[in-house]
Amino acid sequence: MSTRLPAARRRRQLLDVALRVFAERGFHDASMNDIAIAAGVTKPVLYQHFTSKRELFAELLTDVGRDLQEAITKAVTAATTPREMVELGFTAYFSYVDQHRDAFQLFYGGSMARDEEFAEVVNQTETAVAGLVAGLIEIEGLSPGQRQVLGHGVVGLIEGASIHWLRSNSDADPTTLARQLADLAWRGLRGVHP
Amino acid sequence: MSTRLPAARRRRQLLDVALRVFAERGFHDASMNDIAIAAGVTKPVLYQHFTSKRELFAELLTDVGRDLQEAITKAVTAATTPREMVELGFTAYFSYVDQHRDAFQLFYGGSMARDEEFAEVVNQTETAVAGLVAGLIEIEGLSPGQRQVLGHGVVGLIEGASIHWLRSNSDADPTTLARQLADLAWRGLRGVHP
DNA sequence: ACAGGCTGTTACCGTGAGGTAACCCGTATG
DNA sequence: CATACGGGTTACCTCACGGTAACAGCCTGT
Repeated sequence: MSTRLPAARRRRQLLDVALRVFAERGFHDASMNDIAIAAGVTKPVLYQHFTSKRELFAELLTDVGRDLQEAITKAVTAATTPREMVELGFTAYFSYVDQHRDAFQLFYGGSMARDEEFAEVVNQTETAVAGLVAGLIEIEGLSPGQRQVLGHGVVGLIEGASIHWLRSNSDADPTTLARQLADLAWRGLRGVHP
Repeated sequence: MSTRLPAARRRRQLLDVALRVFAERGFHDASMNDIAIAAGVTKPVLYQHFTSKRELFAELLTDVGRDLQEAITKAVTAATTPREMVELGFTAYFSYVDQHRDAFQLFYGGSMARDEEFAEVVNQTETAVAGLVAGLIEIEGLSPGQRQVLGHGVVGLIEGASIHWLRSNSDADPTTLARQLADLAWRGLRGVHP
């Protein structure tokens, strides 16, 4: 049943499978055994590649955070105006969610809200994106702290919409939704007054 | 050490303590023993009042959901214009978060994202609030599904801002933040076009 | 005064999960 | 042909946690 694999390939496969299983069941409810079995292998093989469950999860989490952040920043640098930044950023985010659902579920899927180490990774990514947004607010008279809170709000805006969009299995066009959310955020950000 | 209490009072105390402990450690990382000890009592006492850990958590969750939803709907009914609805709704939400931090942490502290029963409770509340917001969108040419996604987005907006506000221990004035977020949402919602 | 019913406690069980030691076997190499 | 190495398995340990008997003291009603 289990084809023997060279270490490098096995490691990659385990990461892929672990992402899927963690996304499906969450950190606590997915056991190392589950992951091993899902990969057509036994538990000790997992421990030949990862020293602990937490380490495995942390590696997946940081990978996802890096990819997501990179996708957004890459998209945003192609913009020439602030308005376009919002549009492209939102589209990139939504597109990432659409194409890497497991990764997104891992990221938002709780379990790490009360875990310092994991929360830190997610928070770092969210803060980076929120910082991008905060930089777009052209209103004067706002403190940096206020800008940052608003930035996190906008990040929450996409997250909330994404989560609902995935959960309700909506057949709505992702790019249209991204554009509408970008509209909302852009107009909204210009409407704030101190 | 432990003062004997009549059943009703003990039950209330256990609920209060459990809320605090669950909010601090999350569902999985808080054990029934932890809760019992925190209440100055031993484990079987907990089981005299609640048949299982899940049942205890579920009761807390539904209570919080009901209270939060009630606070918002109550505040909103006092409004005379849509614009005022947004303002009052946001203020009520933020005020609830400010005054019931443990409850809010319980609600958004993850742990139940991958648990059908718990997720259902949270989702029900969020959907109700999202529905209120969706009803405020005056733009023509949007499908109900699109309105609902945007509504969930706005709910995410407050959630994201609230979470960051709590985490960063910001000394920013909650009512000012609520007003700014309401500005953002209101102007944003009028800026969406199909 | 004493019986019954609450409110508690001590001590335990079963289970499942993270993690590990010891062994197995196909294959490439001399 | 022997041997060493790398990939995999079986079987186990430990421990924490949910949950449960069985028992113990106080307080009340008659």
